[in-house]
Amino acid sequence: MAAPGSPAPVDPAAVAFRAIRSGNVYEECVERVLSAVKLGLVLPGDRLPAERDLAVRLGVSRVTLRDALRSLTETGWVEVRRGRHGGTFVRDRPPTARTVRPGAPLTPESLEDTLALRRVLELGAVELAATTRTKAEADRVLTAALADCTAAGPRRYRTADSRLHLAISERTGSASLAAAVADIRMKVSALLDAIPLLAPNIVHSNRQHEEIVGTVLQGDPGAARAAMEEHLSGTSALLRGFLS
Amino acid sequence: MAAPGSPAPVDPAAVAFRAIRSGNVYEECVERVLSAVKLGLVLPGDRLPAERDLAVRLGVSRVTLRDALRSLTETGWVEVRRGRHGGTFVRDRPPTARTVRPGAPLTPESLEDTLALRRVLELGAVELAATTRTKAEADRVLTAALADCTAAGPRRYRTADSRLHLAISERTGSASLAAAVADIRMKVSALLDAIPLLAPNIVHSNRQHEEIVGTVLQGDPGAARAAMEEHLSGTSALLRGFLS
DNA sequence: GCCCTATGGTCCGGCCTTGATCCATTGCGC
DNA sequence: GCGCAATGGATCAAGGCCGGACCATAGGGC
Repeated sequence: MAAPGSPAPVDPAAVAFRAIRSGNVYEECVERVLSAVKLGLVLPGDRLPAERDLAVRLGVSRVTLRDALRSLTETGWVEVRRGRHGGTFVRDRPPTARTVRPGAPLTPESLEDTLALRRVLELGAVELAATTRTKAEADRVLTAALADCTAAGPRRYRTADSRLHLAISERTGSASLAAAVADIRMKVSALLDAIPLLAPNIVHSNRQHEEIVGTVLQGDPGAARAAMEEHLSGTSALLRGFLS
Repeated sequence: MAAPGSPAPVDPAAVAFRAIRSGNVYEECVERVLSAVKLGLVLPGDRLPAERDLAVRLGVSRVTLRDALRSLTETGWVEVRRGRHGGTFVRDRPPTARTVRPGAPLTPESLEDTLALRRVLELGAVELAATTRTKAEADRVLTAALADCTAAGPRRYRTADSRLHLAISERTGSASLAAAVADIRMKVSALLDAIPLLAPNIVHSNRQHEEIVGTVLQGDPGAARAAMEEHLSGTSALLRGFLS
């Protein structure tokens, strides 16, 4: 610690010399597939890509991927069927027992850190999404995601919500941006798992979703941004309250 | 390729099933240290952290880090001194010979992808930086970076420029955001290396830097964002022109 | 001048990850 | 029913990477 008089021995290179890898390749595989399920990118009953295919996509050996899938099978997230039309399938009833991964201890700083990045990415994404002219196809995807989110009950809500937000970020056409949004949502999603989901919040959230999607489809970046800002501030306040 | 009638078999999980690792740990180490030099986070003559320390920070074994440092020594970026006050030092005259790393082929899509993410991150960062109340210390760092950038000649310009932008992103107080900005600037920096740096551009760029820093210090997020937007559009246009 | 310390230099045993190959299972089309 | 094809299941040798221990070098303090 530096003396109070000369406080910040700020290392400008700290940002470059941060950790390269988060952990094992194996753990990262588990994380990715689990995220795909939790964020609603693959739905219950869906089949994951074949092991050989998925291993290539993740840039990982099949052995390692299989280790990860075995772990997910044992914890009840997926099930495996052999034979011609076999594969790895997302189970209909995900395990309720919280598989507590200790992870990093949650400090107020790290919470604010995460929320700040989320705000920047999602506001930027929704603004860009409202600016970008896309094929009607993309609009249909967005509308469908909104409808699904509105129809979803409490059990499916978080999943449908994530899926809608990711649909927005993918409408920007920037794969890196979409990937960044997915990453930060995985993190936020893990935090949200710790706090209850109340019916009034869902209603409120759905109104905001409609506003967001509406402004995006109309191509009004400013309004879309404002609507998203309000939407995000809700969960931010929620998280600050519950995790303080 | 899908038929034109039913075009986008959009895989919603594509974003989750993307590659986990970019390459070797060794290559990543080279990349990181090289970036720290190229982005001006460590200056010529500076000493890098001791191998044992740096290895821990990067989350990498010392053997692997040493491989990376040896590679950088051989290519002339750093030099190593033994003994009590030894260490790895950034060389004063970086190698001029372009060490061409083939990397991914640059398509217009990947360029737009990168520029879109940069825009979102840097606009978000500058806005947040202008919103955040910080210690006077942070303001001094920012002012110093601006002054250094203004004083820098063509040889040092890109480095000083990056350093200023990173100083802004660090003023947000969000480490993840700063890291994301650093990452995207590494990518953009690699692209900028391919195109010439003209004196008029520097003058123009410096005026914009003054405007940006001024608005940040005044705490005017909207103006800061607008100034940054204009600043970024300049290099974006430059890159689109030269790499088309 | 001697020793202590902070640094780079070297080596080894062991785990993780890979790439490849072959086996086992199941359903579809003939 | 038979064989083919698409899938999961299993195993092995090779290389990457790690953690730790020890050696070599140079400067500072006594």
